[in-house]
Amino acid sequence: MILAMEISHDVVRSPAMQRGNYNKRCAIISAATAVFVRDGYVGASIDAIAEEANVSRQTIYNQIGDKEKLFVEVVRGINEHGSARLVAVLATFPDEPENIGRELVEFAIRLTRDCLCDDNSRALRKLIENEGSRYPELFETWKDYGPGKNWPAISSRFARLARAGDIDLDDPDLAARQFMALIRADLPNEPGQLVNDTELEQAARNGVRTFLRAYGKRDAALAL
Amino acid sequence: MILAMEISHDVVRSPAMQRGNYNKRCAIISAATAVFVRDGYVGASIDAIAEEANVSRQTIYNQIGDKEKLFVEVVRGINEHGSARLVAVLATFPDEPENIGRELVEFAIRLTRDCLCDDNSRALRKLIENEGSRYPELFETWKDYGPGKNWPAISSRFARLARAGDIDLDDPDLAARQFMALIRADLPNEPGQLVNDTELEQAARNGVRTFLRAYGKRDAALAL
DNA sequence: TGACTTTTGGACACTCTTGTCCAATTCGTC
DNA sequence: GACGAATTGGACAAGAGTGTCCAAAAGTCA
Repeated sequence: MILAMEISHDVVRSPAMQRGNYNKRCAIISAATAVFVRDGYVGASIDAIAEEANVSRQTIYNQIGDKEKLFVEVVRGINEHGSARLVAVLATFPDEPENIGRELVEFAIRLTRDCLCDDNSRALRKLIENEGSRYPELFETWKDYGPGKNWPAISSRFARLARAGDIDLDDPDLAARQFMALIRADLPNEPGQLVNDTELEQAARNGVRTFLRAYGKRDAALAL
Repeated sequence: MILAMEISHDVVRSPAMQRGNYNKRCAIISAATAVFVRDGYVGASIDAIAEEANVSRQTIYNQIGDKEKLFVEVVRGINEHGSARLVAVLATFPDEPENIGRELVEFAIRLTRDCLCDDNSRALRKLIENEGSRYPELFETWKDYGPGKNWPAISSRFARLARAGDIDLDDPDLAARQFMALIRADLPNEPGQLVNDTELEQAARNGVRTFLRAYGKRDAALAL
């Protein structure tokens, strides 16, 4: 995380941005993200990225450097955006719920839509899985951003619910992992497929119902 | 499935096999599997495959044809082996369990080890995810082999357990998906990482415990 | 041994990619 | 408008990959 923040500062203060060509840089990274995700590291060509960004190939080399630097930039971009979104969604976790079932379902919907199903998150998972062996340091950065930073946040939320007596669990970490798994379990997982709102809500409801059957007090699951 | 069986017959009766150079063909496909999995479709070079198979590059072109035919062959190979293993494991699903908790845990361990964690299965998922968009017919074949054929088999097993009164569920398909998800939830999922037996058993136990808390009769989950 | 098939390795043409160089052009700012 | 910086497009060398061709070597079977 310290590393990431340093790099982040580097970017903010880079001469490129100060001189007003920030738009081009953004266009390049955005296009590169799309192409890397579509074709993978080896399959993505600088020419394709340049075309996608409506930019000359030379500009890419001027602005960012070689292909590897471009890739690192792309992964960091997705990481930062994804992490920010997850933090935002986590903030909506029910603190003192009136109807724990309904509130967990709505939380699950937000989590699924904003952090699991959205294109960039899927893209990142794919890139990490594919290129992780080639660039181990990418995998490390991702672990720090994603699971390393965010899982504890999720499970501490569950722990708080348990202390407040809303649910009944002994291992918050395990419960958090299982909650996420149950949420995902009922989603159509074909690559590149859109999930409509009805399916999304149904999947969230199914997952939360089973979660509350296992961990909920009294008849918390019945209302779903 | 019909398509798959036809192709399968085709292979069995191919002149290549009859003439006794079956070993070379196997070596090629086996090596190609390793290389495709390691480097992806674009990243895998015919030369690398030839070297891995201890075979001249020309022999690959003689035996199989171009790169795309080789890839199709590899995917079918993994599909067939993986499907066969899954059928074998499914046959061990508890029919009239004495101790449903323990028997489900053991089933989950077999399922995880033989069908989810093993190298080829992970490899196939990765290949499908990466190249599925480029070769949609691969994805179709996979759906027929995997989820299409096997999910119903799993859920019908759960339905039978429910009819026998061992568990209490209304939607066997949903239960099957959630069972699989819970089994997976607690596995370390870093790419390429081995899972030792202790972790495997613990993960299975955790998953089954939550599953039985949600769907089990009486105190079925307590014994775990 | 001899006929036939397969395998091998090298050479080849072709395409694609990366990264660099450079002159002409455009852009931003004063 | 004028100056400096950024951008563009084209050309280039170097490397890697695919797929083909072919003659020599090795293997197979009667």
